[in-house]
Amino acid sequence: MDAMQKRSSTIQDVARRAGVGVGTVSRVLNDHPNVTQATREQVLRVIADLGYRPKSAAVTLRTRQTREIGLITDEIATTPFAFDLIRGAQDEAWAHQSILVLINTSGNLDLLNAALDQMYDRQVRGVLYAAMFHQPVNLPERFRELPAVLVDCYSEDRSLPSVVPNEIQGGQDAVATLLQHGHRRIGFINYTTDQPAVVGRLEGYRRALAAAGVAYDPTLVRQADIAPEAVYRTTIQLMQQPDRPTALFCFNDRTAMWAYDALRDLALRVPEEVAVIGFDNQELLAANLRPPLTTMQLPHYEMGRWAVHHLIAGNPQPSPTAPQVQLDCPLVWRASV
Amino acid sequence: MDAMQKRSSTIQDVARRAGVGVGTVSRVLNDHPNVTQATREQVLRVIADLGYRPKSAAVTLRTRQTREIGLITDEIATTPFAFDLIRGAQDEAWAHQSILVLINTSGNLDLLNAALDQMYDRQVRGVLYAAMFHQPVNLPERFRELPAVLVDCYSEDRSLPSVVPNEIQGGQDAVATLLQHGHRRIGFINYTTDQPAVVGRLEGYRRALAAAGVAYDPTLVRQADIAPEAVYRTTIQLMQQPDRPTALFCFNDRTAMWAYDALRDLALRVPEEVAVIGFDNQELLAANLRPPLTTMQLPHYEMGRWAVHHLIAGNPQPSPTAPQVQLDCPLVWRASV
DNA sequence: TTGTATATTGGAATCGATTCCAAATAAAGT
DNA sequence: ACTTTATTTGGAATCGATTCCAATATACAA
Repeated sequence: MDAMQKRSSTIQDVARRAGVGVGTVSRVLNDHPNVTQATREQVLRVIADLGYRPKSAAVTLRTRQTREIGLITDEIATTPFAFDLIRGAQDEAWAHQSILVLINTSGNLDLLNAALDQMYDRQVRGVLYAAMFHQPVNLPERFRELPAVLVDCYSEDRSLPSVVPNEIQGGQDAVATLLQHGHRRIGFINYTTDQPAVVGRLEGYRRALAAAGVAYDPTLVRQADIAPEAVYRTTIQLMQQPDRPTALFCFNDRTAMWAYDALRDLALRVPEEVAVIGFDNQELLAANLRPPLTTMQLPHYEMGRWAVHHLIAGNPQPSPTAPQVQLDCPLVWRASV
Repeated sequence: MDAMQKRSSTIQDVARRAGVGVGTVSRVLNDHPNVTQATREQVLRVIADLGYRPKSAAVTLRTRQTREIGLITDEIATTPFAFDLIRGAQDEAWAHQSILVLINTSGNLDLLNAALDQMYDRQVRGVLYAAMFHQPVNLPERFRELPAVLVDCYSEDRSLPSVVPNEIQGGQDAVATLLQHGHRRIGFINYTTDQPAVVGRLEGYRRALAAAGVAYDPTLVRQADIAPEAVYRTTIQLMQQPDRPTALFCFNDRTAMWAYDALRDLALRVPEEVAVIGFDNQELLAANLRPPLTTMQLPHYEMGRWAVHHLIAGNPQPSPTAPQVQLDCPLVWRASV
């Protein structure tokens, strides 16, 4: 508690104790040239003695720039991906001596505006805006007043830089993997909306088949809500049709989980009788299913890194040509194929 | 981009345009008394015109205090709980006009120390330290140099305030629920370590039985690693013994998921023939199993709130009598009981 | 040795807020 | 009308860093 109240030392204290001017101390602090080795060491010694650390408020006030990056999340809360994204962003920020400041807006527009105010007041280097799943977003105009990068989403007009998963590549690689294992009739349980993941993965499915010279059979492609019974029923139907598929590409890991249930009830063994591949790599599910699920990983960690990197190195400005990056979804091998 | 470079206005600008002194502006900004209604309105008008906002760096420098709270997480990454905790902390921080600054240390001690340096430099109001599951932790001495609150963990010597789930209550309520539904032979698949969750939930199990006047039968209590096959086999054994249990209390939701598998293979229907209750309420699992799993929720959101609240309102100081709070785990009703 | 170019150094000014004190105004009391 | 007392106000000092400029020290050349 003593430690807690003790007024911490300032650059003045250091200068006085070291018998030099504040300018000199500042110079050693910031690795400027034109300081003799002797004085540098002397100053460093005093700094260590005093346990002196520059206060970031003072630095910011004077230099007009912080070492903070804002991360605004929209209800990302509910998805377990969140943390990979945060970790990626943090690791990259850390590499630039920066730190993350977090605000979750819970999809509330007032909160979003308040969040922007905060970021503005704090003079952050820039902000990331992360959505809970790959989607177009409509953001307030004020987003253009700060350097910003969108993660797992993109602005309708493409005027802000964004980084999203490469859904097509993901779908294509997933299906290509099944093809490589000899499967020719590959069922696809897709989701019903028209979000990028849905259309992208379907496109990937088609491309993979085309590349392997396998004809596209519409009866193998189904759409189901992401709900236990819907997927269960869809799977049963899909597998009971004549010339049933020998492999299943599922829109996501949850879908795969319910498909597993259906397959089990049909007494079809995974992977012996039916191979299954998922999408998302939600560890909690994929790694814990029986058998563990082979799946495509969403590049959340990498998206977080890329976004921060671009923010710091790319000096992003809103413009019609803002980069729109897609990052690949790698395959995660488990036991279901 | 114009907006992006424009030097934002200062309190001086406001004072000049409003024809008052900076002191007056500061007074209206901070709701101090002794400002006539007329000048107050005049100043407010200019502030709105200019879109003026005080820069937090300047405020911090002068007042020596920020509106930031540090959140240091230890590898919490991998658990989907993380975000509830963060949300709780953020909501409470927000209510005090404060914001969260996040650092994940990935269990790395150097990073932890660096994180503390950062927090110190930034003069945060205090820090939360959150572990990835309820456990004792051994933290560097430096933690005592800042107000700190531990979340989902506690220091061995109990000298830092902490907030953790009430494992005993959780276990007790879980089992009491089963008892209320008429079950008398209740199996318990526990985990093998001696972490608080394991001993606490077992204690809760015993207390619930005792309260209901049901004898404790050691053959109903098993320990299994949290691994698919281990739980699967344990469940099979447990259910095949003479006078099999009619209900199952599982250490956590993952355990329950694998127990489901075993029950299905034994052709025992949930909940008709066997009731199942889990623990943790990992939405992704519990809500998506078939049938959806009734479970005890870990109070991550509330722990986050409590921790921030205590940090701000409780003025925590390290002391032998630091509060050690346990928060209840509420029951989440689904369909497995 | 002396003059010139170069490398170090000290310290005042600055960033943008808050706070305190003295001065100016208004209100109250006789 | 004239103190006395209470409210409002302006503005200088301050927080703790960086930066720039002038001053000093040192190196180099003739």
